[in-house]
Amino acid sequence: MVVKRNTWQREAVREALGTTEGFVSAQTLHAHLREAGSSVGLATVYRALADLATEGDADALQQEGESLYRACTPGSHHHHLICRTCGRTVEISADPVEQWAKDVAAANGFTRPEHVVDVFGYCAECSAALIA
Amino acid sequence: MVVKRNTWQREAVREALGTTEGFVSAQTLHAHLREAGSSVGLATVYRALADLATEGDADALQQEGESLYRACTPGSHHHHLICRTCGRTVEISADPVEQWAKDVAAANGFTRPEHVVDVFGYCAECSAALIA
DNA sequence: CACCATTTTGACAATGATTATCAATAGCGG
DNA sequence: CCGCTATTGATAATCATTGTCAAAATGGTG
Repeated sequence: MVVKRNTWQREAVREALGTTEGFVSAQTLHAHLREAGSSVGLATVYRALADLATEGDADALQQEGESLYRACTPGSHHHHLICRTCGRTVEISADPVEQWAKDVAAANGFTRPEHVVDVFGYCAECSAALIA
Repeated sequence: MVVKRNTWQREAVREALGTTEGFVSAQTLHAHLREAGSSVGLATVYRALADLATEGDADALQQEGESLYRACTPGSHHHHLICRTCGRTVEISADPVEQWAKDVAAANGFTRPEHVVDVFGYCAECSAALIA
């Protein structure tokens, strides 16, 4: 892997991810692409998503044994507030937490701290539906 | 499932988990039990761990496609600082984060917030090893 | 534009963790 | 001690993900 090439497949994945609300699994995204008439292969979707995540153009999180991805503003560091029911996602910044993570890591002698911070809940709409 | 029964298998899993440092996968724990002469089945270890996690006697986290478990003080809410290399784990309390999570959820209309907060890094020992 | 070395793709097989199946076993209340 | 029913465990099944490898596509170059 000396040079990285641009292929329509990778763009298709990037775009499909961009037009999707909330998090999607590779399988689901692949299905959507096929339905839309694209002929991308499943393996390619996996590869593209992994690349996007590596480059910081997508966020990844693990839930119930599968990896879910979502497009995100490139380069920015942020976390998510995710609805357990409908999957709606809100990007949130967590400045107080960033500092806290650094401090607590340092206090225990840990270096190069990275953190996983996600908040799950029920969004306003789904909360209402639960009561009804 | 009307009554829950106590079996030596479940106790064995609970104890094996208690005497283990850091997080373990179900597979690994099962292997340890077998080595120790126990004859528990793999499926049972999975079931026991799932139960422990449900009852709040164990913490679970997902890493690289597998679920890792660790015994934890029942009922207490806390998070972890985990070494990427040796798996050493430090329980940390995150009071500032608790409040922040509640606030940010409420600010977006979300109810019943729960959060995933884990900090990964390299512990003092492994940091030193990296330099050498 | 045509050529070529190299990267990517995609169909399919292989892997590996987790879950389902189901007969046999073992708690627990009486 | 009995019987009912939850639980176990060996194995098969499932399912997401990764590896394989020949064929196609890409980007730079002449």
